[in-house]
Amino acid sequence: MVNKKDDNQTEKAILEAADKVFTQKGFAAARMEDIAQEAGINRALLHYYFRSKDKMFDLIFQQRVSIFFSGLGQIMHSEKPLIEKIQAIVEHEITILLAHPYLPIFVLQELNQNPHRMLAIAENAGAHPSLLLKKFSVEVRAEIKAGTIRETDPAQLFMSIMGMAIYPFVARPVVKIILEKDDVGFESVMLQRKKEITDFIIHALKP
Amino acid sequence: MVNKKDDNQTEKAILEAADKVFTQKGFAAARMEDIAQEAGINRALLHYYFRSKDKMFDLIFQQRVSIFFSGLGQIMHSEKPLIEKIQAIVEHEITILLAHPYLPIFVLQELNQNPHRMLAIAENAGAHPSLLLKKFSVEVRAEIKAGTIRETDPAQLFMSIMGMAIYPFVARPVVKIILEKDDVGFESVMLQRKKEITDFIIHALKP
DNA sequence: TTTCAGTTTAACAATACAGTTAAATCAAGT
DNA sequence: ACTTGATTTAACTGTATTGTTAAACTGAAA
Repeated sequence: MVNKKDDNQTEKAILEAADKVFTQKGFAAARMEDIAQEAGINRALLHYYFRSKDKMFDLIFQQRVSIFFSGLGQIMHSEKPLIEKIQAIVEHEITILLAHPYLPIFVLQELNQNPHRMLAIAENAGAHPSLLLKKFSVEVRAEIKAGTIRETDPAQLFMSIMGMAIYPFVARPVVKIILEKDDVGFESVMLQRKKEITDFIIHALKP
Repeated sequence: MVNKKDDNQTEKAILEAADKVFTQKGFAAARMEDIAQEAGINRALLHYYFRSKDKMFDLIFQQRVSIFFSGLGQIMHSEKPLIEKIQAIVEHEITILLAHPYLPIFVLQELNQNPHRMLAIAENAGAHPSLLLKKFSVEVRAEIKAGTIRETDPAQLFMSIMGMAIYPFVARPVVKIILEKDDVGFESVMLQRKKEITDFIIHALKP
């Protein structure tokens, strides 16, 4: 019932190829031919598996977004103390982005072009994204009241955490040039960065 | 010698339109027709002024990149004390990005697709970008030796500064949803953010 | 009035691309 | 051997888009 490759091997190859091409080029610049070549097959078979470019893109995009935000919700809603939670967020984000370096620029670029997609996905995910920040804010304010951290706006703090962790990947080519690193060097800098960011935040929050 | 509009009025209108369309959609998704409509003219006149889409894009892109990095070099090479310099960088970046909110995602997305462009532009700009970091590093290490700031890796610090300032604009649609703000609200949050980031960094660097 | 650059209109050519299809091939299971 | 589904080949349709062109129009300047 199956040919050369076992069962859904081809489908998987296509999805991987589509992911790679869409992620690197974005929807508009991606060509079905590119995806086919990357998957080692031809255009006809692409349409045999996935009807249209749009359908393929929607699939990939949803997957990518969920990877991008995966785990984050879980960590944010966990019952860890604030500092540990921040540390977990930073480590989680950097780990994910080391495995998917082109993920954030892709997702953010496409979201910028179709902001409505964000809402659709958010609803799909169940909880409204602003709830993430709500719980975080309560915890930050509690620590401030308890005197364990300095007076800070929780939203601003949240943006700082995300910015420090994610931005280097978004600006990857610039960073590589300024730091004079190749891909390997970049990765090792990002590994160090996990601890660096956490330390930075801990000191910044000291009363 | 001139028609309805004075001299280079049209050229200016075209450049502004091209900037808007390219910046919002990226090169691949941008249509010459879009640009023409945005400029209030027709496609033919577009080619009358600028031969091709590529030529127009190159112009716009160079302009945008130079805006993105403009002033930064000047500040970095100034003789301000370190903390003031950091403060100046943050204020400068956020001020620029408030005026050009879609700038970073555009530049970074196109750079990710054509990293070689970065080098071309860098050379064009005269100085190698890594020199920016070199001077900064020396200054940071001097302050560390003098005991005025905590032991920190200069490159990591630099990425943190840039990330905190720039990332919210890159992730603008996400930020707006999580913070439940409209465009006006977003801008006011970013205005506050100037001081927030500087304070954050100052505290993080305290020995 | 004539001239001339800027501008519009309305085609056109050339290409690129998405999507479809029919027929042939191939590899495995029956 | 026959069947069946996966895959390729190769063509095709239709449309979007870039780029070009010729002709007409316009309004200011000479």
